[in-house]
Amino acid sequence: MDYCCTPLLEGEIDEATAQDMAAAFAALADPVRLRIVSMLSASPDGSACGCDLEGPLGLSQPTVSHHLKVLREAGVVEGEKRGRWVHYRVVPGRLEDLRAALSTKALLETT
Amino acid sequence: MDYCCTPLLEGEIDEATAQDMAAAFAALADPVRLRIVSMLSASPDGSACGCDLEGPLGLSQPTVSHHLKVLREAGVVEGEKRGRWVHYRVVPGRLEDLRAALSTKALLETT
DNA sequence: TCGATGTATTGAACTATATCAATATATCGA
DNA sequence: TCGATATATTGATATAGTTCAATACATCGA
Repeated sequence: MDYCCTPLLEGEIDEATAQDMAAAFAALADPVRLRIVSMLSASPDGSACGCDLEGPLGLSQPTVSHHLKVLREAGVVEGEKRGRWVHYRVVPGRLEDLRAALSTKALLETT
Repeated sequence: MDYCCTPLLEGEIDEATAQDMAAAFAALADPVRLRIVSMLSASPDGSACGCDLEGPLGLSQPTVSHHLKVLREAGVVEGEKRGRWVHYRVVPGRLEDLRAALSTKALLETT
């Protein structure tokens, strides 16, 4: 075997960590879900119920519910049931954590 | 109609922006690609050729080539051809840009 | 209690993605 | 030139994700 450069294989993330990070980014890797997050963030009180999202997104109620579930399971949003409605909001600090994941030593030490 | 809270719809990102951001995150939403990025970052000179990745990743050459293409098209890595090899490295500043996207006014102003 | 409304789930159709075998292209060394 | 090696592409297959219609569940108001 004939290598083009020095072997690397030191300091990179393991498979399990890669799985975790990928799952988190996958939740944000959809334009509808990004819009939901931004709509929640941009609302006056930082929250909204599903019924407020369907119209602006132009999607059916089950589809919006599906995306909210994906965001919930990824820990990006959380829902609080109040009577008939579920008030969704972005989990405080969660996006900051994802940002931090992009600046771990393993991922950013490029020089 | 009977709304559960004040209408939001001000300040959220538009469809086009959502598409762009989603594409960037989609490139990172895969454990194999995250490992590739970390391996490139962790290597002594910040670069590696495809042949150095196949073994550690345990994937075939075409599969690795496919993932490198996805990362290239997303602007996350870039390749420089040197003879038989293509030296890949993380595009400087690209991950920082993605981090910044997670802290835009529209996405983080939750209060 | 009963109808209306908000939310969640199920099932199906469609699309996108990941993976590999086979093949093609390019470059180096003998 | 010819064989070996690194990379890219094509085609096929399997899996995962998006979307909606239909349905179920929960809660409020009359």
